[in-house]
Amino acid sequence: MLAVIAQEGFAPNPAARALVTQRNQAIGVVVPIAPLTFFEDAFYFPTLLQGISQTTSKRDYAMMLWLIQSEEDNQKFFRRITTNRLMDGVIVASAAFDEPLVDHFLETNTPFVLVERPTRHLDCVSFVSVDNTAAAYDAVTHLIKLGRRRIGHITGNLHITDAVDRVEGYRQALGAAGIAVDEALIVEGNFSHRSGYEGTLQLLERGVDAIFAANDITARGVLQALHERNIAVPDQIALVGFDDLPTALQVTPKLTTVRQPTGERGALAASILLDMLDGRGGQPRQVILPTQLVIRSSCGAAPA
Amino acid sequence: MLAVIAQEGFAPNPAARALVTQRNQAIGVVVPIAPLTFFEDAFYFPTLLQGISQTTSKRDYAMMLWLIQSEEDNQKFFRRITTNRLMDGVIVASAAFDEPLVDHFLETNTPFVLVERPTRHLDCVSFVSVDNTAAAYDAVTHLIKLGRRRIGHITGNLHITDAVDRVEGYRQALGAAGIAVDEALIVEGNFSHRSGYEGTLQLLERGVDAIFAANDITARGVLQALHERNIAVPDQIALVGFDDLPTALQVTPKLTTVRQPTGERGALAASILLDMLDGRGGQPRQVILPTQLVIRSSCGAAPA
DNA sequence: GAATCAAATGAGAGCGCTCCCATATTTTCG
DNA sequence: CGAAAATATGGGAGCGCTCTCATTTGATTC
Repeated sequence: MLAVIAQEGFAPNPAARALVTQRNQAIGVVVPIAPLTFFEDAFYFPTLLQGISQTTSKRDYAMMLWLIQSEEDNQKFFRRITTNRLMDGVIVASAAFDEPLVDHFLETNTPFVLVERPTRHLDCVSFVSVDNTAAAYDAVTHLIKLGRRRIGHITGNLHITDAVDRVEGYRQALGAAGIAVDEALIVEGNFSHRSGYEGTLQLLERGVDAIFAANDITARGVLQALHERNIAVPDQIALVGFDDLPTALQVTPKLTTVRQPTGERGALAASILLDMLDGRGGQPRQVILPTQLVIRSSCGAAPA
Repeated sequence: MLAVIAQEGFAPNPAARALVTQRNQAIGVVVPIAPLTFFEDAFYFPTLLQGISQTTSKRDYAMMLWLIQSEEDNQKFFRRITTNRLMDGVIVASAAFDEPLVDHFLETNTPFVLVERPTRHLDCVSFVSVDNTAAAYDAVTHLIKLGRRRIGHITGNLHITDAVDRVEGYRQALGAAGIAVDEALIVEGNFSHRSGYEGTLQLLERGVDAIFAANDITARGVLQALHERNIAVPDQIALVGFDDLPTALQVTPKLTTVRQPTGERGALAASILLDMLDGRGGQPRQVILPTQLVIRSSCGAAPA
């Protein structure tokens, strides 16, 4: 009998099923779009989405995308998830760490996973991130080993823990090498090309022999500023980026950078969320994925 | 009574409603991910998605994203839309023009809108595109007016009409200026940086004084190849791109390029689809959005 | 004020499923 | 071989809505 059903190609009506099970077999992905990175570092998001999509597709879930561009969008999304229960759970991508959504989710008991390390509610939140601190530490240590001493850092958007953690790794690396941190060499940026360009101009005034950029887009901005001033990379100033975007290979010199597994980050976040939904949840899961320093030319050390 | 309901903040259960109305208030966005542009020219997709999202949010629809990476994904998606009727309609983004999905949608009477000009079924398909031919015509004509005669073209992925139409515009512009088309100056690419780089190497052998690249990513590849060989842009070779990505401003010299309204493209596609769903459809709608040639430095004509 | 019509209200069926319980069938073991 | 257990099958009830039809209420007209 069951065999017959299967052979007839019977497909249950999802609406009817949802009505009785209270489950929609759908998750939401929310992107508070304010971070302009969504557009500029447009590689990160498609890759993340692709990772999430891999998991949801495999496990027969649908993925709803919510790009929050205004407070109104925010309200609407919130209705959908809380009142309507349109989605069984949600993945929050690239949220500032004071993101109010997180509080709402906790209050309303909505299953969710962050793709950022949060700073609050650490005991009850699941997330997957990469080891930004260690990655930044390695990157900066690499520069130090190559003999650089005045290393500048252009940060990412400091409302996002990824960026904050990278600054921390930078500080630790200097500390470990016995180099005093010169606060003037830390320039606040926002993951954009422009902040790389302008940050570089500031750092040049203060004198540096290397720059660690918070991401590759920023690094491209650095590179442009240096090229325009005929400053040789890496001879005069060495450069390290973060992300290993395709673009890292498309500039001269090729960027030394930190590769992070963005696709896996998304895929894993989705896995964790779906496990929660399937009751296999249990404790909140907090995953830190490893990164890898990819050594190319911009740091001054050709790969072995 | 109605007023009371409204004030109580009553929210109907979407599953129950869907069960009886056969409508889900959700549309799908399908991206056959094969075109590697999804990752490399990652600006286009986020922007398109944002446009779609604007419309769906305004009209209280949900947006489901389907990234098709394998034949299996394709099957699954197809079940969801056809058998399950999980979505009321779908937007097909950046499909090759022989995309089999289109036939399926027509057979199963599924409402859909393309974000590409299709080559078949022109009488019964709604789509929104930009005037690629006119845009390419203008771009190339601009180069001709600046005195260039041997203008090379590195094409996009020729399975996508955007790319084919740009070639057509290129040909027409030469024809209109009385310049014979030299087929050797048309190099097939695929919208990637690499194809710009390698295409340039070929064009250099054949001798050109200008290059029209199918998009800005390709143009960046061109630029890198020329820089490496110390060929001055625009003095020796002029360059025009397409898309007006943020990256167009982040290279030296700044790219002259064609700006296309990608966000509107998505927003409009969504509007058309939702109109169809709301019964305001009627005839298929086919919209060609205008583009704009943005003159910067890479073509050799500084803006007025 | 009675008759007519429009609008508001109420009751009930049904959308297609899952879940529970009752009955029927098969299997297992003493 | 018969009793007990395991499994399979069948028959509701109910999820929360919309839609239709019948009824009631209110407004309108002569």
